Amino acid sequence: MSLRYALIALLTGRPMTGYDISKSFSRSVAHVWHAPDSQIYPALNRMERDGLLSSVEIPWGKKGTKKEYHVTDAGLAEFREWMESPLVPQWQRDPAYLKAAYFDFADPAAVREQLRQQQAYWEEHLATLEDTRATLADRSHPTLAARIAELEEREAELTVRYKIYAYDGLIARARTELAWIQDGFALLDELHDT
Amino acid sequence: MSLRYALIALLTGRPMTGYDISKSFSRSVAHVWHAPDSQIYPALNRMERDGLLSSVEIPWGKKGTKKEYHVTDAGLAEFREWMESPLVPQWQRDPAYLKAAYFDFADPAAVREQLRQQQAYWEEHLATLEDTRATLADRSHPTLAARIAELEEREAELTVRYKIYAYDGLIARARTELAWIQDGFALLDELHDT
DNA sequence: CTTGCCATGTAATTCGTTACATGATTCG
DNA sequence: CGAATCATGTAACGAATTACATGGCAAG
Repeated sequence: MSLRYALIALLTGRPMTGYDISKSFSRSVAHVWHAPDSQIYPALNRMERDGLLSSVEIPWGKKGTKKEYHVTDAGLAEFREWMESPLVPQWQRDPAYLKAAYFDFADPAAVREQLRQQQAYWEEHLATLEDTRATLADRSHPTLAARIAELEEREAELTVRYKIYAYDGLIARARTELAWIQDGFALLDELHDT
Repeated sequence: MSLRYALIALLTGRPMTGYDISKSFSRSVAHVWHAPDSQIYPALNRMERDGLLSSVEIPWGKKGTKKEYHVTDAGLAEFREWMESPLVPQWQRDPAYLKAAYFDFADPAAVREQLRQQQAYWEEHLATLEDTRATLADRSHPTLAARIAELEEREAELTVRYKIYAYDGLIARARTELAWIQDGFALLDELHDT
């Protein structure tokens, strides 16, 4: 359900085509809510059917057209309603922790290798988050720049600060994961003679 | 897919009925992989059909019976295989961060209320995790006690340490969330005159 | 004229959620 | 004898994954 809100959130910045969305998704909203193309296009269609979005056909090249989606008043209203409604706490569902709890079933070497992979993933992810945070802070992030272009400084400040707040949370989370992985290496060393 | 592995993991400790599982789930595995009853029973049936589990009918009262599930060799093999296979990195998908990035669309009072609810949730969750960690450390946790009863001390030590390791990760994560929520209150205070 | 990007999906399947549904047993 | 707990699901729906599928455009 949150995919809808992620899409509306993105489109409040500026109208976009499905392709634009699937691209900027990976550079912004996907950090908090990932979705593949194959989920985005049908979702846009359903949202248009439900009146949350309207679309304008735009010619593209000689024959092609593309659809630019705009958030409707109804869409914005539904988004605001969701924003103000209580958040249902998410149940944990993380295979990494499930595995960790049963590491004794696996070969220590395999465990070590998995920790290394996790570490590489989180380090890369952390770097991406920090890069993005920097482009938010200096307002060079393209989606953000388009969004705040029409706003007064006071409003722009709020928008930017909240985005940075969200990224600071994601960065803290990534660092926590990395620290936990470090502890994992230390535990392996202790339990299985190096 | 991980539900299967969560169920096998639980059943390696001791054979259980669907009801036992759905109960101990909430006290142990659910901290890393939540699932409701309505997902557990059908999953058990499918896993038995696929040969990962076998079941024994046990009389219960005068008319009733219940099914006790055991992990088969095939089930254990598949579990070990999963344990040693690389972990696919999870995409982020967290409505709390999605909302936070767009807090400027909501009324500050509503935001504050949501932060309070999140704080209450995480504080309670953290307390549960710390309780559980304590019962793991002193080996009084029932599922763990049953699991390590037949093991040598060396093996038991490994089992316990990995469980604690997993919980330490969950606890660190909860603390990170709480710190982020604290920062959220501070940000609200700063941006919207108290 | 070919490569890479722009553009938009469908189809099949599984996973997960929510609500509903039923009955037996044990204990006080 | 009534309440709590034991016991096991089904049905309907929406969300998500994975793989497949197609074709135009721009630039070198």
